[in-house]
Amino acid sequence: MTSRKTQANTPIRSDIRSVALDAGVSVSTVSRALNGYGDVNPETRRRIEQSAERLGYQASHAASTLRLKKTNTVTFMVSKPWTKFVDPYFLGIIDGLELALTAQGLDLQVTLARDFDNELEVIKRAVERGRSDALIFARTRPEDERIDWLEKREFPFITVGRTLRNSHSFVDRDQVKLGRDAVKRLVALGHRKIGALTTPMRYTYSHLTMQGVQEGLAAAGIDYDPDLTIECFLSHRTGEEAVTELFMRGQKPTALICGNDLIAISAMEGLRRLGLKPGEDVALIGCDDIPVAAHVRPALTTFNLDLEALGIKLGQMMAARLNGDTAVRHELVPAPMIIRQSDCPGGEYEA
Amino acid sequence: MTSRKTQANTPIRSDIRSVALDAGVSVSTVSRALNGYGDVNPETRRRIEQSAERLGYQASHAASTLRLKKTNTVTFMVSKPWTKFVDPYFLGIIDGLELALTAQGLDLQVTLARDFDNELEVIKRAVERGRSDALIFARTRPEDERIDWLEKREFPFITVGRTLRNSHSFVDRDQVKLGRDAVKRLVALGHRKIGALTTPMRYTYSHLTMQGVQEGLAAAGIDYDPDLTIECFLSHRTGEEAVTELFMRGQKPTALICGNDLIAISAMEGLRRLGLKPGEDVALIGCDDIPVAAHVRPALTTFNLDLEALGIKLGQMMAARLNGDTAVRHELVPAPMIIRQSDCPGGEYEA
DNA sequence: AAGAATTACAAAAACGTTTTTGAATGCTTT
DNA sequence: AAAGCATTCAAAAACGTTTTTGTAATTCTT
Repeated sequence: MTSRKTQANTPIRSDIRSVALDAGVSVSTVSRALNGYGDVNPETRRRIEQSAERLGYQASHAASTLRLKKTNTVTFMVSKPWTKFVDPYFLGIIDGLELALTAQGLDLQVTLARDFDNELEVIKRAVERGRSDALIFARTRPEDERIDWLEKREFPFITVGRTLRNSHSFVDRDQVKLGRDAVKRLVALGHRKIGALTTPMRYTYSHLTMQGVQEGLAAAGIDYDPDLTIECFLSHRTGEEAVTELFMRGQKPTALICGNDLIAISAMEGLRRLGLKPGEDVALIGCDDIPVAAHVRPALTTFNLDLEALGIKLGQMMAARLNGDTAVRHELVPAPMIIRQSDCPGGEYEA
Repeated sequence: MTSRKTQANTPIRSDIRSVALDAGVSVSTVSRALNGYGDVNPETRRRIEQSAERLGYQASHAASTLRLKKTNTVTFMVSKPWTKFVDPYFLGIIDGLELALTAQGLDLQVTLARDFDNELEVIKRAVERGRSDALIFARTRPEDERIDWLEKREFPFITVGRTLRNSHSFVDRDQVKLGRDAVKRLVALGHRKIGALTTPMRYTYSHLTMQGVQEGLAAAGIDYDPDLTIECFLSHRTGEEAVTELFMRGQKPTALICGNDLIAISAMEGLRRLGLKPGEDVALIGCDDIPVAAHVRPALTTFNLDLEALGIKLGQMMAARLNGDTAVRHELVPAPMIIRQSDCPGGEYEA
């Protein structure tokens, strides 16, 4: 039927046999020498290493995986939408992750889930084909079928973000504190009518942030008004639309807590369109501190997250896990507030 | 010596033997059935497919790679600096690439080069360990050792971007036309003193853009003044510093062509710091149309690039290549100008 | 009805490693 | 000098596929 055409040119790779031949020694000795076993003469080992070096020999990954039943590879799955708006997120994590894994002799493999429904399928394929020893993924949801499947399958994994269950290891930002801090800051500046433009509620972190916001409001003795909250999406003009919607409802918040910086920046547009000055008439706090946050006008007050540090932690946890650490570990990393202009610390507000 | 600890739990994967057993048939028949060969009874095939499905069987990637000497995998290498500033670039390409490769039954594997000198090493490792059949990478340089190595090794690859040699297949944006277009636009708006804040000159595309800029100037009868050009880097405040430097030289350009949007946006900061109004006193044109380009003030006039389309083209070329297409192919994709405010079409300028 | 051709499957070899087992060599001990 | 012990290496088996080769059983020829 399909019978894929055979490949034109197969590049030449030298195998262990050619090294053995070159060094005048048996195949098994080459293997033991190169893998650092004890019972091989130092002189022989040196000769073998030279041969290997000269021939550009590297053990075939496929062959050693087959034999060892271990790939020494960890897969990181990035999920849609990944482009345009949430970029720094994934690449930042990957950055630290790769660093930590490489230090432990592990390879990182990145795979993509094209769309939402695709995610589980991608995971199944990866696991069933045995291309890696463990999995890492983000964008966790309160009820997450990916986790159910992996747990049943007893396949090692760590998530970035929590679920309702949390029977698994994860790394996450302290979203609740972040929400509380945002409110605390705004309240201290005199705001009482505080709106929220959230990230999609299908993700756990959105819930946690709102939990923090509500805790913050409660601590300040302010009643939480659900009508002041609008759910946004990870797309372009979402903040703008949300602001319009909010004011059409007759709500007049003096401050907005935004689920991410893009929402905040496009909310600024929306405010201007309504004849309001962002940062003066309405305070804004974003989240994530994306590169341009400092460059927009007014410069965005937001929460930073050291993605690389998070990635490193992730990598270390995973390395430990693959070395036999069976404990379930939960790590929260802090998200410090970066104060700029958009929360208008100098402004005057009605109560 | 190192003797890595043995893994705690190896998840259960079903192999071809268990499928054969379950279907009451031999191993070889299972393989032929699942790979779509002709000589297997339709009824038997159905039974086998059911067994495979029920057992969640997927052929071990390692084993089939070993046997086939083909991984059906293409590696995309992303190079530093990848975070923060140039993100959409890589993920956008990957997006389209994955789409095209998957459609052809190929897997995409993403790997990272931690730093500049690391790139060749990463390539060597990937190739020598035989983890993929072909390679794709960007950020080409006029003289690129990666290409030398790969060509000598006869390992299939395609680049995003050109070199001086171009004996290999590539996909690239039409940088020269882009440079010309930027100048043409500014000249049409009355500018004659046009500066350039370039991306790092170690990359080929920077040279090509400048070539276009010079062609554009020549076409308008304007002498090119090298003193109006400053090389920037892919980091944070680079545009700001460049603007300062430019004016300290005593140069007073009325327009700036910036190598990318981040340079343009931070150049705006620099202009403000000098008491000049970006988009009024000095026109700015960026490049890449990153997500916030539309949101900064003044909204940035820039060049768009359909990264996903570029990725798709890349994937298709690669699939053809792996199916035996040995031709060297060069593909240029257009970069349309997105006109917003920063080139101040309404303004008045001295000649 | 006997041979030829076709169909449907099984057996076995090979891919490149790693690791277990075992054997040869040289050295120490009594 | 015989026995025991290290040291250093080689032979062989195994990992899970795919594909070649082979062979029964069936159908088609005449």
